[in-house]
Amino acid sequence: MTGKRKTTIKDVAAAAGVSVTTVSDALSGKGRLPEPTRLKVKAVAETLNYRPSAIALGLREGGLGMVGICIAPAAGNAILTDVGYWAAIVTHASQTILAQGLAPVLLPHSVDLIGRLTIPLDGALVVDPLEYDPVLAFFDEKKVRYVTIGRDPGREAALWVDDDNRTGISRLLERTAQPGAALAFLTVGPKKSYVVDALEGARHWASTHGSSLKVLHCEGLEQEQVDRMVERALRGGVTMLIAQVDRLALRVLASLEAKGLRVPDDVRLLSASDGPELERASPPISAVRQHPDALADMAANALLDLIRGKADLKSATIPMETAIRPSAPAITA
Amino acid sequence: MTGKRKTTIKDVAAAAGVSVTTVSDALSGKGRLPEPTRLKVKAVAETLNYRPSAIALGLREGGLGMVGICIAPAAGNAILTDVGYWAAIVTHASQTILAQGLAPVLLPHSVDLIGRLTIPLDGALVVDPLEYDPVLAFFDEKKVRYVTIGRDPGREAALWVDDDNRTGISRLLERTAQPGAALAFLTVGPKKSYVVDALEGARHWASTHGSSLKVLHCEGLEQEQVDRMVERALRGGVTMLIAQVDRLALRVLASLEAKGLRVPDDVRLLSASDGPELERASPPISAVRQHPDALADMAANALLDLIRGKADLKSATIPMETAIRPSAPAITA
DNA sequence: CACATAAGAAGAAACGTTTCTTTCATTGCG
DNA sequence: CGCAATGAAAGAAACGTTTCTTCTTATGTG
Repeated sequence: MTGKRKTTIKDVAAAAGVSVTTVSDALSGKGRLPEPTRLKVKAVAETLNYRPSAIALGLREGGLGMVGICIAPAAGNAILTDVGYWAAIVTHASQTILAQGLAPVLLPHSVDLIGRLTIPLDGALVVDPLEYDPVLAFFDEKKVRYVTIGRDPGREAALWVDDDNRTGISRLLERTAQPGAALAFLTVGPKKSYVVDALEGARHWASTHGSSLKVLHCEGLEQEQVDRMVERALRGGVTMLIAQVDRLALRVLASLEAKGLRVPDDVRLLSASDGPELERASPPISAVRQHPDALADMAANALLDLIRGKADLKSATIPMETAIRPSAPAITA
Repeated sequence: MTGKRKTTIKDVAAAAGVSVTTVSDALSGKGRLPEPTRLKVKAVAETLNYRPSAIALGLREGGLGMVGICIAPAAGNAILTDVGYWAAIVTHASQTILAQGLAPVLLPHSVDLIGRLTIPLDGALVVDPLEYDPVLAFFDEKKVRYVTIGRDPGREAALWVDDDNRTGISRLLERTAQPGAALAFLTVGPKKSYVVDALEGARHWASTHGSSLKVLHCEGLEQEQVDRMVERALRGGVTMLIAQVDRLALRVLASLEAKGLRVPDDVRLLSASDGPELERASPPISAVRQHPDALADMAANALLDLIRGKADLKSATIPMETAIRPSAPAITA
């Protein structure tokens, strides 16, 4: 911890009339120095406001203890749209990292910008990587170790932690969907592993319960795009919509309302990720709950282990709970 | 940008059968080397996956380009309560910092933890410092330059940017309060400069408009604490309540509702800081609007200027807008 | 008194770069 | 043919530490 200073150990040595070795020893308590010398050197150092250079220390020790936190853009776009989830991850990861004496550095999801940085990273946490994520490729090339929250669907996964989206969504369907119901899974934005997994869970449930499953995609979260997608989804008697993400679920709800459809009477609605707004919607929307806090803690700890060279690290999933709300009440089997 | 590697320039030199100087020159494009040599060295470096050590570079250049972002705890407690405001500040500050090629490091508001970090900070941004903020004192001692968003009310301010809370609140009163109305200003949590300023603005308005102004404080945001504070405030015919912060305003509203008081008919309610929930409350609550985005940008830029040794830097305020909502509609003068 | 030992302090290497200076060999011109 | 100029590459210093090694001087013991 040092700012831009200029008092070096040499200055102290000169001022105290001793060698740098003596200064170093005096300050660190090592070596065999008579107490008077030690005290005098300390006093001089104090007077000169001397602080050892963190960089020089880093050079010697071979590292500064910095870990990056990089969040891939969410559906829609910016970081700010997912505030709650994002903030939970950032705060928890940071706390874990700081508690271990390392420093969390906020990284943009841009190889260009990251590449321009001249800081030595001991490792990085990548949140919700994209398919063929360029940042991951960059880290591979630069030999920066990383752990991801979620996986890059287009790459042999290294070390990751994730919610168990597959089981989560199929459990939610189990409780809210009639066997044989016609389902549609609505996705938005770039492909992420949690969507892939949730989709797989939905597919599995559908195939084992005699249900059909349509999959639809739109690029952004503009209401008109969502309207069109919902329009398409409803063609052919779909009775249960599954939105990939909370914000999409809200748009879908608006869409249905605009079309004069009642939820859940005419169509049921589910979200594959939860959020505070879902509870407050009317009707409140059923969803699968993520665990950003636990995910961040686990991921940060795994990364720290990885950095420290611990062997036998394993990727892991966290089981998800379901929040059953009026948009898709529990079925009475 | 480098991970933990081991291939050094010496390895490359040895492998290529040249000196380190030659490697350095070949890679940087400097010096006068024949193209074949340059190419060969580059090839070897490539093969060995050589990356220059960021730390060594930092040692030479005298800095790594890292700036800390430190957020003082808000009323209530954790970072997570103020997500929107906090996230806006962090993202904007980070973007500005990254755009200049520096790296934003997330710092906890704890001298203990910060002190344990062994990273060289070129500067820091401190958001909403507390009175006699220990982190600021720490930075002073360590000679780390900083810029604050808001000021430490207990200290000669260095360089800061802030919303113009004083003018903001008095303008809001001007439009929503009857001259002579009995006001109460409700505060919560640690003393921060925006409260001091808002309070001053309210005092000023009150004293120039024949109004009385009670000031009340409570420690936390528990509903019972707030209830008691509101109780005390209302004794003596107060007709206009001003809450220091959006979350407090919501609690106060709940309090009033529980007491069977109607807003704005029985009591008017104002908030000295805005938030999305204020709009959605019933009735929606009038407030002064902050500018976390602009604040963060300005603060980050000021810090960067400070780091680069630019002279004549000045603290600055941003004018605030008022959002007039049903909890305290505009008066008809 | 001489020699071994220990204390006290300084020297030097190493961490990984870049850059300034030096060395050596080759070429060209008078 | 000799010397200057140039090209190519190596050497060395510097950035700020720590730590291992060496040196000097004083103390103690036989």
